[in-house]
Formats: sequence, structure tokens, C-alpha cells
Amino acid sequence: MYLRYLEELDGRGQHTASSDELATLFGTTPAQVRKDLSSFGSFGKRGLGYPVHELSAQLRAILGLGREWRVVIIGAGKIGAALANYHGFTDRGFRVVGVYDNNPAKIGQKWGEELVRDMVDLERDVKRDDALIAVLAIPADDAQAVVDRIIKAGIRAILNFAPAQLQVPSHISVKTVNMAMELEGLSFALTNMGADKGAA
Amino acid sequence: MYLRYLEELDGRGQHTASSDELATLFGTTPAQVRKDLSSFGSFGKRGLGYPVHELSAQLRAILGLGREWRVVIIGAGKIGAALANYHGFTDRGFRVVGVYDNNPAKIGQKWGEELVRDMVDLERDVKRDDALIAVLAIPADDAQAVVDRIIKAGIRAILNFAPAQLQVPSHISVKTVNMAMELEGLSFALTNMGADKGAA
DNA sequence: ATAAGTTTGTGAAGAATTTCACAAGCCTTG
DNA sequence: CAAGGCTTGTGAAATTCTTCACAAACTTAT
Repeated sequence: MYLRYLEELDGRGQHTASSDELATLFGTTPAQVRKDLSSFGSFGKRGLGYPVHELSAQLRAILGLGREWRVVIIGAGKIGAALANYHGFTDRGFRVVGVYDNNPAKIGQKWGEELVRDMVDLERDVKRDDALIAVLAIPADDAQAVVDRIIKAGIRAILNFAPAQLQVPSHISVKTVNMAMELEGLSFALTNMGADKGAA
Repeated sequence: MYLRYLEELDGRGQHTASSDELATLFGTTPAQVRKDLSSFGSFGKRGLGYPVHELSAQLRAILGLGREWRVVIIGAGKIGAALANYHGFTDRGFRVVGVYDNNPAKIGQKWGEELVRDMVDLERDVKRDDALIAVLAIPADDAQAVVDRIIKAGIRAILNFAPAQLQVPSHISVKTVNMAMELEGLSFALTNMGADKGAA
């Protein structure tokens, strides 16, 4: 989150930003900003603030965005397409090296610059292309079986759009995004407005 | 999250579930489960556990899922399409009452069961259809201007896919989903593996 | 009906996170 | 170069969240 805003400021040519400015920018407190950043190092200059451009670079390094990550997308549906077309994705060094589906009607079709491949080749390709990240955009019922396969093939992180909790060994990172759940959160907020002390 | 698993158990015909069972099911502790649920009421039976079907119903009520929420989708791209096609969306009572874009090439096109409408009609339609929730899937630069417009028209909650922090009055709920950020989190986890005590 | 075996709900303890507050440090001005 | 004005970095206090532990309560078996 810090990185996103810092890059925006950097793009506008702003050279420094104080913790106060950053805090109001994304809805937190100056103390929080300073504590967060201090846990990775001492980036600011007293009396002046944080150097926007330099701090951006530092954060990119911390996040491991200096290198290229090879990504496979599993499930040639709308979600995968949205991701692959998304600039903020390729701009960060995430390169799609394969798109997979098990629907014969989709296999072989053009899909952006790639062709949709058959899921049976998944393991082979993951190993050959050295992909470490997988985007999972398939039905919930199929998710766990596919996860087991790709982990064996060498995948180490999964961005999961299937509405299912995945069982993985502890050395595998999983981030699950569930759009229905996000909307349910909004429904809750709308339903309980006023009862609470104002949900933001 | 609780609701998702309880409905799954319910579908399998399971009548009760203990906090212990629920905890292992979605990776937390029994104490956490009991504390969480107890903050909304006293649903369990001692010696037996929680009644799966009844608790599901209670949670749906708490989340405000008993009613129909009318939703407008702004931006007739892949993300909006993915959402509208998604069952977990309509099944929860979220009904799409309009899809909007400002691209003349898209306006009037068929889009699921709806036609893509012109953004200039957004305010009028939101008021007329009494939509309270908006899904924002448009470029970051346009996001704030659109948000200002739809809030004036009566929108009270926003699911935001634009990579931008939205400024809204405190009575408006916003949930921002940023796919690039999720991937950056995975990149960080991969980069810092072993240094930490094993990121889950 | 009683006893044995579970499991909840919840105060209290413990851990983690956030906020406070201020010394130390940097820049600018005169 | 010294003084005044900001802003960071960080211990300590305050708050919030999680875990512990156990009495109360329910079910089942005999």
C-alpha cells in the first residue's frame, strides 16, 4: 500500500513526504506510518520527511519486485483474463508463462499472446518454465486436487480465487481472494450502520 | 468465512459442529471460534456443539443477506463480467440492475442479460432503481470522480477494483480489492522465506 | 436417575498492536 | 555559526486481540 502511494507521489514529481502527509493520504496515523517503516529500516530524514523516490525503490526491493516472477494462470476464464490484461501485473515483473484449462473447447484458443494449454501438461510446463507462482481461477471442487499437483511440480505461492480453503504445507504461501465475501462485508456494513460507531 | 464453511457442512447433511471441528476446518483455534461467535450471540449447545443449519441462518441474518441488494457495475470489462457470472454473487441476493461504461463501442452491447448503458445515465438510474451498492471496475484516474457522482445519487457501499484510495464520507462503506497488491504480498513471502518463522 | 464424558461461554492472563510523547537530528534563516 | 522550526525514530503507556482455563450445562450410557 505504501508503495502504491509513494509511486503516485513520485510520478507527480514530489521529492519528500512526511509521515503526517502519508498518513492522511491513506487513512492512518503518522505514528503508524513511522512504526511500519521503521521495522524495515531508517529511511526518513528528520526535519524533512521521507525521500519519495528512494523509499519507493527500497520498498520494491523489500517486496522482492526487482526480479521477474513467472506465473501460470489456471482456469482460462474471466478472472484470469482480467489479471493478465492488467498493467499493474506485468509492470511489477509478473510474467504469465502459461494459461491452462481442462475444457477442450478452450484448449488451443488464443488468449492474449498465449494459447490456452491443456491441464495435463501443467506439471511438465511448471517445472520446465520454472514458474513459482500460480493463479488459481477454477471451481472450488477442483481446487485442492490441482493445488496438490502444482505444489509437487514446484509452485511455491498461490493466488487463489476459488471459494475454498486450501490445505498446503507450511512452506507454501497462499492468498485467497473471495469476492462474495467482500460483498458480504459490505452488506454487513450497510445492515449495521448506525448501530456501530460508523464503519469506514 | 464461517458462513461459507457452515453452508458446506450443511450441504453435506452435517447437523452439528464443535468449535474444535470448525477451527481445524479453517485454520484457527477453538477458542477463537467461540469468542468470535459469542460476540454475536449464544448459538451453541454445551456438550454438543453448534447447530450447523440454524447457525448458518443466523449468520446470514447478521450479515444482512436476507434481502435483495441492488448493485450497479461500473466498467464493462473483464472484472465486472467475472463478478456478474459468478454464482456466489447472485445466490447471496446481489442483483445486478445495471452495467455502465463510457466507451461508445461498448454502450448498447449485450452483456449477460443486460445491455451496457451510458455512464451519463448513471445518477438517474441509481436513484430510480434504488441501487445501494456499486462495483467500481474502471481506471484509477477516473475513480474518484465517479465515486463523487454515485454517492450523490444514493450509493452507500462500494466494492472498488480500481487501484486508488477513494475519499468518501464516513457513512459510505468502501472495500478495495487490489490484485497487484495481493501478488506483491506473495512476492514478499517468497523473497523472505526462511528469514521469517514461515509465512502461512 | 445418576454418573461419566463432552463442549460451550467467558472472565482473566498473556501477547501483540497501536498510540503517545519526546529526545535527537536535520534544514533554513539571519 | 547559532537559533528556531520541523520531523523522525523509538521507548513506554495504552489499547486491542488472542489464548487459557474452568464452571456451567447438555448428552449419552447404564
